[in-house]
Amino acid sequence: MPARRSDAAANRDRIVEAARAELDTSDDLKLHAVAKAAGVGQGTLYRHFPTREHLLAEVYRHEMTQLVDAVAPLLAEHPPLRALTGWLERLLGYARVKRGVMAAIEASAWQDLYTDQHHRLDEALGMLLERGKAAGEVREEVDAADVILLLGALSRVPEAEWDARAHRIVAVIVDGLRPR
Amino acid sequence: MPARRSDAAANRDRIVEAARAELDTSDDLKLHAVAKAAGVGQGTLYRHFPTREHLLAEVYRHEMTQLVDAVAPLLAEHPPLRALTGWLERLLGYARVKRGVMAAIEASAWQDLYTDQHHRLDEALGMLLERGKAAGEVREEVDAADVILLLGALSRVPEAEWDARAHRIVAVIVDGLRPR
DNA sequence: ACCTGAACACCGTTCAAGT
DNA sequence: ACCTGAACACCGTTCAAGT
Repeated sequence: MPARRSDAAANRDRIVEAARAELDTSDDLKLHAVAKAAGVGQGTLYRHFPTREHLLAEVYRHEMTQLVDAVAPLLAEHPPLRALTGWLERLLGYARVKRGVMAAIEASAWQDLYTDQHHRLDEALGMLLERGKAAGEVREEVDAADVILLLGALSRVPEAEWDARAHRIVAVIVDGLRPR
Repeated sequence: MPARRSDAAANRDRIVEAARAELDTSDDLKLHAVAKAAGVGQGTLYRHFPTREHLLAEVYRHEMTQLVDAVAPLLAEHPPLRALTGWLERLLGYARVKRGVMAAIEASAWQDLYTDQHHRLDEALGMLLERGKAAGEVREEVDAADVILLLGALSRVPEAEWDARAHRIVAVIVDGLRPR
């Protein structure tokens, strides 16, 4: 609503872009470096992103949104557990290219503050699980947080082993979700 | 085996003791604080423990050893998957009191350098899995590293939810290890 | 309103000087 | 041989001063 916010918005974008570029190469974000790369003062970074997680959430919002939006179509076309598998395969695909996506998902698990991102992820996974329960394919007790915590294992899979180990881990999780 | 090492050994013990005390209350170790609490200079800490992981490994060696040593008796008395479950229950018991035990296990997963600790944990878990495979109770592809990575989920379970969620997560892992 | 960047705090790590 | 602790480096965070 106010007039002079275009410069602020531009700064914000440049910060996110710088952070994205940084994460493509170095795994962990140094805030000083991001500010410098974005050509802004550190205070500006803090003004836009009070915590590192806020920044990470913004960087991966796009990927997250795509993941969340992929749920409904999958559920429409497949039985629940198959939909879950398909969704996780998509997650693995993203994560193979951008390991940071897993970091973002892990951040969801820590956060007390339910960011929009986390909330939507939690809801999307929750929906998959609910449908699975209704179909008798998923055990009653589990919730989305359980799955998110288990998926955290993926963020510690060494790059070199990714393809084999990540799929194996997902297979164990999915089969473990089944009722006994 | 030279003469003057009793003071060094005493220092080492005091460092470990101070670290243990610190971990009982504060989750993350500040090396400066540990050195101060132990009454030694920072250099002394580094002399004895070149990395933080070396220190953690020493702090939890006792618990780790007990865990590892518990495997053989369990395997003698139970079918493999039941032995694995029993072993994990024991792990949950330790971890409930000392959350840091999980951190130590997680450290195993990162480390490239195979410490004794890690090696023994890996072997113990590997043995449980091998027996399980031989009995047809565990799927062939999984290895100890998979399980260690999955167990890492436990170190991110909030204290308040521990009892319910930790057991649920372990149940999912164990069932997921079964062949389909 | 928004920005800058010096400054502070914190903490891991090193190393010259001591015994 | 072993120890001390000042000093350095690094990085997250704040804030007085600017526009």
